[in-house]
Amino acid sequence: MPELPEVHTVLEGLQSALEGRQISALHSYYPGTVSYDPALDYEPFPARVIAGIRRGKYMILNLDNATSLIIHLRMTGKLIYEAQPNEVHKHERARFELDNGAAIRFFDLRTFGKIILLKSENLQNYLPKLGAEPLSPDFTAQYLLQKLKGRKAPIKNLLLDQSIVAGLGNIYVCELLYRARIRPETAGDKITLQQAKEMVKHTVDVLNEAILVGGTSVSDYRRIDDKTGEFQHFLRVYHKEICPLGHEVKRIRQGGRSSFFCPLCQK
DNA sequence: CAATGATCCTGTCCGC
DNA sequence: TGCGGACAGGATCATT
Repeated sequence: MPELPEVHTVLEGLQSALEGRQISALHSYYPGTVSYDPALDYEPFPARVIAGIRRGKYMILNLDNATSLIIHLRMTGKLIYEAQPNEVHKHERARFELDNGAAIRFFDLRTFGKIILLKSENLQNYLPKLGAEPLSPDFTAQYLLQKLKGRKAPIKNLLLDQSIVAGLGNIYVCELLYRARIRPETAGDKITLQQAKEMVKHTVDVLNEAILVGGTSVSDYRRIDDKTGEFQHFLRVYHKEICPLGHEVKRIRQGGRSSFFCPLCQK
């Protein structure tokens, strides 16, 4: 599932594929994948990308005509660059055509991914309230503690809340809690300053390590050249039977999702 | 406001 | 071999 490191990797690939190019058209093959800001009363293409920004799991592309694109891959979205694009695939939901005949194809088996075209000035209306970027200086133990104050929900659920920390998903939350030696069921308001510090440190570490190897491919995630990431080889508890110390990993359900943790390593 | 649960979607896997 | 059901889960919406 694309989380921060995967979105980061895809955005980098997207930017290099679009470098010096013009997007000549956007085609949509599935209703609901591409949507348009009603204020967009002009034809947005052709246009050039002048900036690519990641915010949480959202990719934002600013075009040279005051138009922006928001792309969210959700669970199964993939952006794949092809110099000589094939015919439309069963799971292809949209396609960007470039001025050199290449294409960026948006595949999305489960159709939850979104592409939004909007006036750049309206960007804030199309992004939800997002919490701190975990790789920014805003993400501190103090920030986290303040957000967790009075929250009875399990820390696992709270770390998945994008309005608290933007960009974490199921995989990295399981991994960072293992590294921080904290049980996923721990109530938010029971987290100590020391634990908050551990969480911040290990969040930053695990995300940076994953970015270095192009993200985690557990199912559908691919880079823009259709290659897998490599961080799945370094996971310690997610979808594991035993942790690196040889203890049995337990699997529980929290908020409808699987949590993996080691009852011996995590307190 | 906070917490929980349903919903959207389709391919894969498991048990019988 | 085939079938039904569980599962995968990010974000949003409804309910309590």
